[in-house]
Amino acid sequence: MFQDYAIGKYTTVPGHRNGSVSATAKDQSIKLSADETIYSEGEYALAIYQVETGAVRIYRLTANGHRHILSFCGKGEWFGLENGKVRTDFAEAICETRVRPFPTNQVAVVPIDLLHIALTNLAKAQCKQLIISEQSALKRLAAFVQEMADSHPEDSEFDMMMSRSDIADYLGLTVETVARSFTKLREKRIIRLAGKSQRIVRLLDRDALVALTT
Amino acid sequence: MFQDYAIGKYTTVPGHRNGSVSATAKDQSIKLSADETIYSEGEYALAIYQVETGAVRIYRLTANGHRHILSFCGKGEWFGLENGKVRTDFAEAICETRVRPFPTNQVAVVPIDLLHIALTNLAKAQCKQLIISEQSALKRLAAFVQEMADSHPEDSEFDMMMSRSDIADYLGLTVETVARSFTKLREKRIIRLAGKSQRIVRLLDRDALVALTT
DNA sequence: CGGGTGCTTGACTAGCATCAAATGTAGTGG
DNA sequence: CCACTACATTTGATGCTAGTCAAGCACCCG
Repeated sequence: MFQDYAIGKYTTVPGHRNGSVSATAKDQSIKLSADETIYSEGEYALAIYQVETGAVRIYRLTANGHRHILSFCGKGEWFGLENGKVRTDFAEAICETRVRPFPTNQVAVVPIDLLHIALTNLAKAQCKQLIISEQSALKRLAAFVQEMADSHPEDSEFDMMMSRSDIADYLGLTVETVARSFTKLREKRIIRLAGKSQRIVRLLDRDALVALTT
Repeated sequence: MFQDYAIGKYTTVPGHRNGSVSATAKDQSIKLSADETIYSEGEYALAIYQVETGAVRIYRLTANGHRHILSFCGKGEWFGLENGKVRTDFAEAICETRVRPFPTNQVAVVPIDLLHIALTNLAKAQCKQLIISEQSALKRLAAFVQEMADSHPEDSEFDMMMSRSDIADYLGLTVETVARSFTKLREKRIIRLAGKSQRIVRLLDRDALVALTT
């Protein structure tokens, strides 16, 4: 909503934060193997990250020890932007992943639009609220599969990467319920599963899938 | 995380959005009665708002016609910041409310920290995810009551303003379950309810309340 | 007084969590 | 090549919780 306003009508407000961060030439991308942690709760937030390849899970641990996955970040998505100095969540690579860090305390070379990143993440979080407040487990999983499919628009078949337990902690369900809902989707001929851990999805009937989510 | 960096180390990036919006002297606060709508889905987003008195509900309607309340905004909180030109949600006054609009297309007089607003709303949305992914209805309601109590730190008794059905649509429960959970909290001597619609809460045992949420 | 609204309570049922076991796949060592 | 382990997924059986439908209550207002 502010993109068009701000670009071109830029006015300097002395002493006021400009809302951008810098990318210096020496920034390198970081290579991570599966389940490697990028940052943890309580650490100082010194950088934000963009996913180059692979996928990342952002999660929190509740007081009773349960893990809640706030979001999955795929290629091109940004994470690690917080409104305090200290991390409130964890970030881990789901599979072999490359992320690019952007330190937050350097002089600008390439300006980064922090507001846009924040608003995109806000929209993602709001969308996820609608998904996890769906009443039935099948609807939630259908919405999740649709979300995954949308992030692979070119492929009729894609690898979800994440385990059943990741999906369960993302949707607020148990592993067993997720597995049962996957077999329901298989039985309804909406998807076909492949791969050693059944994480490769081929979408057979997109219309039936979206019909489920309504 | 960027507050300290940006303020004082401000560097101008020509042609780049500065992430601030203006407050002009002629902006007036708007007075609304209960259930009056402030904006609707599909409208052009021309302003952001700050609550002066009262409370506001932000919600979306799903394809199957269900209302999901994304957030409640109390005194001092900001809403209406979107990342597109068009509203994706509805905003309504819950009770008698005064909000102050800040048009997004004017020259700056008082700078507004949009990034901070966006990150605060993001943190709120993430916190709510943890609440509504709590397994039991009693835990969700306990977390909600705690949230409401935290927003009235000085008062031992406060008016929630919103109806049971508002709370239900916020927590992803039904009205009946919300009512039943309230009576459980009453029976456990954790809260006392008053007022014609039982919307005034006196917190009797805060420790027991937080014990429920863990 | 009658109707409307919002909250509460009751009876019943569907669906998810839980505990438990089976299946399938990959890797290791005999 | 086959037995054995390790791991993730799937399936099965059971109980409990929250949704559903229905009724009752309290309050307000015409």
